[in-house]
Amino acid sequence: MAKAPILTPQSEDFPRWYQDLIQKAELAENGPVRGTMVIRPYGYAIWERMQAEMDARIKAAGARNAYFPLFIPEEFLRREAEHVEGFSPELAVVTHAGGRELEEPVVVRPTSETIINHYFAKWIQSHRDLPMLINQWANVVRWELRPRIFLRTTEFLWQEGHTCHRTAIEAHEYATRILHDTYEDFMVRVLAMPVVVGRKTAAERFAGAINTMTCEAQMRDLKALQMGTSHELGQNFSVAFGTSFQDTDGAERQPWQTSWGTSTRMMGGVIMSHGDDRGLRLPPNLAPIQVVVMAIRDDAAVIEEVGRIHGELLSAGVRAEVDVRTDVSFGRRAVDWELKGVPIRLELGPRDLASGEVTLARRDSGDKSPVSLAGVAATVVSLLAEIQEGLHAEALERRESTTVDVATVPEAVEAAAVGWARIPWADLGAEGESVLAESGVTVRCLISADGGVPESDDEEGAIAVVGRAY
RNA sequence: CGGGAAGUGGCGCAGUUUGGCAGCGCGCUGCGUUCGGGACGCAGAGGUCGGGGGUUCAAAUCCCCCCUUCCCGACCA
Repeated sequence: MAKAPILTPQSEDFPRWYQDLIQKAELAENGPVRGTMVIRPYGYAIWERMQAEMDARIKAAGARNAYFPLFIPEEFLRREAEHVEGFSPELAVVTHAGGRELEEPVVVRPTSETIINHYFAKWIQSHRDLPMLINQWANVVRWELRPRIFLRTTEFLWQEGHTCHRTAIEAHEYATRILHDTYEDFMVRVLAMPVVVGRKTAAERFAGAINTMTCEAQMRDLKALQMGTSHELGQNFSVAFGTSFQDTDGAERQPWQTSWGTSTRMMGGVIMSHGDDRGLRLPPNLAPIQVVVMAIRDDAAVIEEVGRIHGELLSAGVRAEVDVRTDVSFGRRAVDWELKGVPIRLELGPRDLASGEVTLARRDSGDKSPVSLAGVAATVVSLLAEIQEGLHAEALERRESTTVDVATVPEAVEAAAVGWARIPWADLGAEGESVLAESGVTVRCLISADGGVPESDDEEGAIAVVGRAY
């Protein structure tokens, strides 16, 4: 008799599947205040892996971590006209504190451009102070009308980079470097998520930026998810906050700035890119637990060998755990590890021990086969690399096979109902963009004819990638 | 913020139409038997029925207000 499915099948109700998975894999749950979330230990372990990998790349790009306050004077937000206009609707404002009404309300940061510029203005005097490359890991608050756990929560965790450069070109190059070397590299190599890297249209641009670039990923329901953005801020904030430096020629100039961010939204991206009806499927480079070694029976020799394999894996640099909870049925434990997306499970019982083998179960394909106990660590290490590559290839294949080239707006709408579409920007334009919007379709980004990132809003030959999005 | 649906032990739900002892499955605790794909038996614990107010002899059930969640739209990492 078939048991009830563990999760609502994706084909039946994708949003429900997403909710079920997050709950059953013990990733997170909703907080008591609408739009807030509790990230549970296993979910947080995944986030910590993201942080570790991202942080290393951010530092490799020369930025250093710092921390700026949660509370920002309301007046700071107002200094940059577009910025305040863009963020006003989602600001949380503190009007009472210390038992009385505040004379000057403070806002809970929705992003930190303003407060960081307040300090950039103090810290930067000379071209010798540039570039100034700052990153911070923090929580931010944007009051959301329609929250969705990980994807759109009122409070979320992220990293936000803020930099100042002597010239526009340097700022442009740095924003582009972060986009590719930090973000795209992380998403592809760690998250196993192929991303379309491009330029946002003016309509989708960050409030206060002169250029917003993005990494867009496709989910299993074929909707798009913006995974990270890198902005060129021009001199908008440095002018508004009086951040200036004396240049080599003695002239006083405003630095050219960038800002860039990735958030806990990426958790949702990983879930919806790779997860299947049995649960999460974590790419090995991300997985906090890459291999779990299970003892099938409460047998001294089995338990001992499980411990030995565990030690061998740890020595080989594999993030491994043991599961010797033999008081819990085997099936229950197997289902749990599958829900949690652990890439490889090694199941060891008396039969394996007798034959000098261990049963290896792959989470990606579901395949199970015996492998020799001798050299099991080497087998696992190479298989982890194979799984990592396989998940990426699968996601790329899905995206390629569901993206079509079209020439007209109606065709784009039709194609975006089931997947993504590419349409020459010259055939779409801002007018076509609004028409798409009526059908819930948006321009995810513009890409150059050669697949690169366009250098301007109206670059010759630019192509718009359109689809439905989260 | 507009439209729709729903809040009942940890999770999923019945009970609400027609007011009258708060139930079921899973999970949880204990003991035993099990253990190679969600184990089984026996014995237990656990709920001011989302919150507040009202009607009534009596409210999970009827009325009013509020909160939360999910789905669909307008805004966003």
